[in-house]
Order: sequence, then structure tokens, then C-alpha cells
Amino acid sequence: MILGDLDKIDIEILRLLQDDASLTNKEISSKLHKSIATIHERIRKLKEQGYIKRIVAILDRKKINRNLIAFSHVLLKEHTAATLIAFETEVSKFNEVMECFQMTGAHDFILRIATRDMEEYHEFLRNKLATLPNITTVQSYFVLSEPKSHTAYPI
Amino acid sequence: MILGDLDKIDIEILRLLQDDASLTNKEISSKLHKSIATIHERIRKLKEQGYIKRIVAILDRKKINRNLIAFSHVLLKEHTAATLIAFETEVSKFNEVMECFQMTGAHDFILRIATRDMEEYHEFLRNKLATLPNITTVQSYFVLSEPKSHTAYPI
DNA sequence: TTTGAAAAGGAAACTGG
DNA sequence: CCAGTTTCCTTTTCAAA
Repeated sequence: MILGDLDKIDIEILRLLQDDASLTNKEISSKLHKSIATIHERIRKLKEQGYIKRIVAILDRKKINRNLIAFSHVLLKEHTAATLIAFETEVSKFNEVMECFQMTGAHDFILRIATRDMEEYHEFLRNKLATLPNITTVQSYFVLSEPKSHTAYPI
Repeated sequence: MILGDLDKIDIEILRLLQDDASLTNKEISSKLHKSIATIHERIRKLKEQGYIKRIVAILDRKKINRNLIAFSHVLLKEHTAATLIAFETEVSKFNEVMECFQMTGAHDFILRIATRDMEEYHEFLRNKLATLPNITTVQSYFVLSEPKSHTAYPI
């Protein structure tokens, strides 16, 4: 037991699926030297127990014209529970917002914003983000390059 | 043609698969009112042409004890091509580093770091990140909560 | 490109070891 | 945990429109 309920085989399955979820049970079974039935049962449980949340396709953002990724650091005026929740709720509705994190430290939230280009980011900022009440400042930093990009957690 | 080579059906397929790549061709075909063979052929091309980079499992990070996510803002001393590449190469080798972005603005790189807890982050910082040459400062910000978390690009 | 249909292969469920 | 079996479903291929 390395990780709660999970043994080494579960961990290996999760590693493989984080990298390539289109592997068949047969392929996994031969990689891990276990039977197909075992792999099938393990994966069923891993999904049922919520270790695997979802299976998704990762797109090439350049090819779909999401050329600009920004990290927007947001500072709010007030930090009451109500204003925090209101901000989170409203900002999550914008489809340019891929991720929203409440943070420790110098800023209250970091947003990951995906847009076609700077013009679209500018519009997002003026017409969407900056219209939300209770914002003090937004500092925008833009991605120049992405030397490493993974959705897989180290386990 | 909304997006280069892609028509509305391709876009819809990409939307669906970004959300749930375990949909069968049959399910997609009935959602989009096209034949299974058409959907199959479209997806084959979307993969071949590189729109779909990979299919991955997204895990519940709390359940696998990656409880702490940090955004580490790194400032380097020098910005020659060689030192930038050296930094990118070395930092990408650390498995705690899920993503590495070269940025415009106040800092050179933003790293997304996943660790079990603050102690493990501290070890990562002392024994790995801070040992790299050419670093001036590392500012660490930690995720308190994740109100929105998506891998899907708006298309 | 799209389609329906056929062939091949994998998933799911079950047995018994 | 595994091997085998049966059934069902999905993927893959293909000829035709």
C-alpha cells in the first residue's frame, strides 16, 4: 500500500492511463503481466472510487487558434466569503477562463485564459473580466513558450 | 470553415471529446446526427492531422495525495538562448514539474508544481529547483482552491 | 464525403479454478 | 488473481452512392 487503497498495479495503471487512455485492457495487461480480467476489474474500481475522474482528448491549441495563453493575476478589494464566491462564480462562466485558482500570497486569484490573440484577450479583459465588481487590479502575463506541458500527476 | 480545415461537425466532435473522450463513435453519431462511419473517419483525420494530440485520464489529485499545487515564478540572471534552454531542459526533468511556461513580464518562467504537501515542496525547492544554475529568485504561490479546472479549450 | 453492412476485435459478465 | 467462454458492443474496413 503506497497510496491509500492502491497497490503497485493500480499505480502503474494510473500512470499508463494518465499518459495514454486509449490503451486497451489487453495492451495494459501485457505491459503489466497481469490478466485482462484483472486489469478490467482494477480500472472499473479506479473509476468507481473516483481516482479516475474523466477521460479527455487533449487538443493542439495552436491548430485550433488558441494562440495566446495568459495568466491573469487578480486582486480583489474585499475578501468576505460572499465576494469571493461571487467572483469565482462569475469568472467561471467566461469560456475564455480555462482554470481559476484561489491563491495564497500577493494576489487572490490566478486565471488561465485562452484566446485567439491579443485582441481577443483585450476584449475579454475590458468587456468581461474588468466588468466584475470588487476587482482591484489585474496583472496579465503571457505565455511565450511551453517547454513542458503535462496533465499527468507524478505518482 | 470556421477554423482552418475544420467544419462545424469537426468542431462539435472536438468539443465533445475534450469533455469526454470515452464517448463511443455510436454515441457521437447520434448526438450529431451523422453515421458512425462518418464520425469514425472524421476522428481518424483529426488525430492524423494532429488536432487531437492525445487521449488521457484525468485523476482526482486529492485522492492520489497531490494535495499541494504551487505556481513558482522564476527569475533568471541571464537570458541568453543557451541559459534559457538549459533551464527549460533541466527543470523539465523534475517530475514535480507538471508544466513550465516561459513568460512575458515580471518573471521569466512560471512552473506548476504538484507535491504531496508543503514538506515535499520545500524539498523540491531546496534540493532540486534551487540547485539549478542561473536562478535569481523563486516566488512560490500556493493553490487554496480550484473553482474552475478544465483542460478543454473554448472552440 | 457519406453511408450501410460485414468482418474483426475488444469489453463486459460469468464460470470455475 | 487468472483462464476460458459467451454475449454484446465497438471499431475497422469496404464497396457503392
